[in-house]
Amino acid sequence: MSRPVVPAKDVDPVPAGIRVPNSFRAIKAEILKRISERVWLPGELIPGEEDLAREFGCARVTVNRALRELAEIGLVERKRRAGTRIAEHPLREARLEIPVVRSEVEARGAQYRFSILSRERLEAPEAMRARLDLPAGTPMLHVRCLHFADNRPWQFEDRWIHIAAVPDIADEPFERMSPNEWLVKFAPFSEMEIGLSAAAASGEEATLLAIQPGAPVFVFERTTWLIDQPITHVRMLHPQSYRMVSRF
Amino acid sequence: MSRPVVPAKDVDPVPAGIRVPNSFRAIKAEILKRISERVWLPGELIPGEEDLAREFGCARVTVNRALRELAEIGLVERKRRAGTRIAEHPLREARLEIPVVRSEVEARGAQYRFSILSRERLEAPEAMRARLDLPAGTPMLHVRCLHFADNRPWQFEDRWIHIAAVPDIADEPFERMSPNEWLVKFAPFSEMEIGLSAAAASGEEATLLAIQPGAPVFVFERTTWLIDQPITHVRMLHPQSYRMVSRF
DNA sequence: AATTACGATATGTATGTACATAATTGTCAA
DNA sequence: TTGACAATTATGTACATACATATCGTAATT
Repeated sequence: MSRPVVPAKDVDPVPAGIRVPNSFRAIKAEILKRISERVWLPGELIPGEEDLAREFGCARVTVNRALRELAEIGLVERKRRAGTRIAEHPLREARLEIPVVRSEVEARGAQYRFSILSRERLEAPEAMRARLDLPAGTPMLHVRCLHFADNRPWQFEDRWIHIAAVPDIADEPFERMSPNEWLVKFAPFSEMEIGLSAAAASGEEATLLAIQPGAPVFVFERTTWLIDQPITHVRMLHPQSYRMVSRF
Repeated sequence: MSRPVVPAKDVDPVPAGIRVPNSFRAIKAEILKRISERVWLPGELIPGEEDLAREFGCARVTVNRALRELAEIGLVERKRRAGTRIAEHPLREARLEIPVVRSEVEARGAQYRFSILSRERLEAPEAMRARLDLPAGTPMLHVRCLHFADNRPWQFEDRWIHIAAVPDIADEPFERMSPNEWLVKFAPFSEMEIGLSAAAASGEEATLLAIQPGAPVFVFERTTWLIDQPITHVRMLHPQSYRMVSRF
């Protein structure tokens, strides 16, 4: 009955009182194994922390941590009085790395360069006001910027910045640092919303990206807030060759 | 100096020895606050767990948990002997919800329906073998499926399933449940890789999705594993109107 | 000077214990 | 029958303590 949790070559039970380092990982692995071998089926209630701790010869807190981390990635579901059960629909979310354009380009061994197309101080247009929940007449900075990889257009960035949220940016000419990098460096944010879609390039967009009008583009939009003050909204267009990947 | 961490209305210091429930959340929040208020700048080394524990009047383990969770979302970076520092490029990843087609459609108040276009048992083709790291001749199930929202094409799904990893699927006719739902329900996975891109619809794809050939489509690819056994690879095509959103 | 060994240090994790909290179940009364 | 409330129970979290482990700086060795 007692099934010890020593990492690899568990031959005999762990004597009670001996501390096995990393045992919470071993427990995670063991539970994962039981799920994969269908010892425990989706939807099934598994033994309580107390029982598992006894079975694995460890403290309840250790089992707790293992289960908590499994719950974080969605493999099990836990409820207080009800216990822990294997998730019916395991793993519902992926982590997506938010790239910094320059690093992304350089990571591919390409030469990075950017060019500011326009930079204007304007009152927030209707659509942006609505999206960011700002009052009429709020001063904003509108920047359009083209990023290159080895002198080929990589990304067209169309950005609106809420000046009051990052006053220092008002005087920034973006000569050496792109708005992207500047904001990443100086404007921390706590919340973000991203949108991903495909679209057909407009005439202007096609010209900028050196593709045919109507050709598919990958659209990545992002809005960020600090606490609840909007900072910036950006729409980034990539030619279709672009691909965003996330593994975990 | 001593700055108590009581959740909301902390007026006076927490007497040592009093246990503040959820204090690790409060500590997380306080550290977040210090980052956003630029008390601690990106790249800066922050005080050690021991010191913070003393300052916050709690146990080191509690600070540890707060910092560990902040490290998980990329806001701070930790190294053993070196201590904890504020990340230079804070918040680099977003959580992306992986949708279940049916729920996604129904969540928009639309009628869901799907249709199996083809279902064949084949040996893994070269590209799939390479991608999933399977030996030649591995039996796989190839399923093509069209999902509808209110009878309009919503998603074209092209899926390869590693039969040995989910033997039960061999006899599944997918009459009532789509492959998507079936796998979500019966084939838990622990790892996944996703790819997002834009593409031009091929002739066949255009016909299926009822759009013009060459029109932009949003491509969502996903490969899943359980431990290190590949389960399935799927390529999902959406007409350009599709938009994937994530807020956090 | 380059290499190795070692001690110091900050984080990482395990344990036993105690109490907190949410959710279910049972109980009693209206 | 039903609604309010208390008891129960599994998970959630805190704490003190102890040991584990990675890594940095420094001293000893080559």
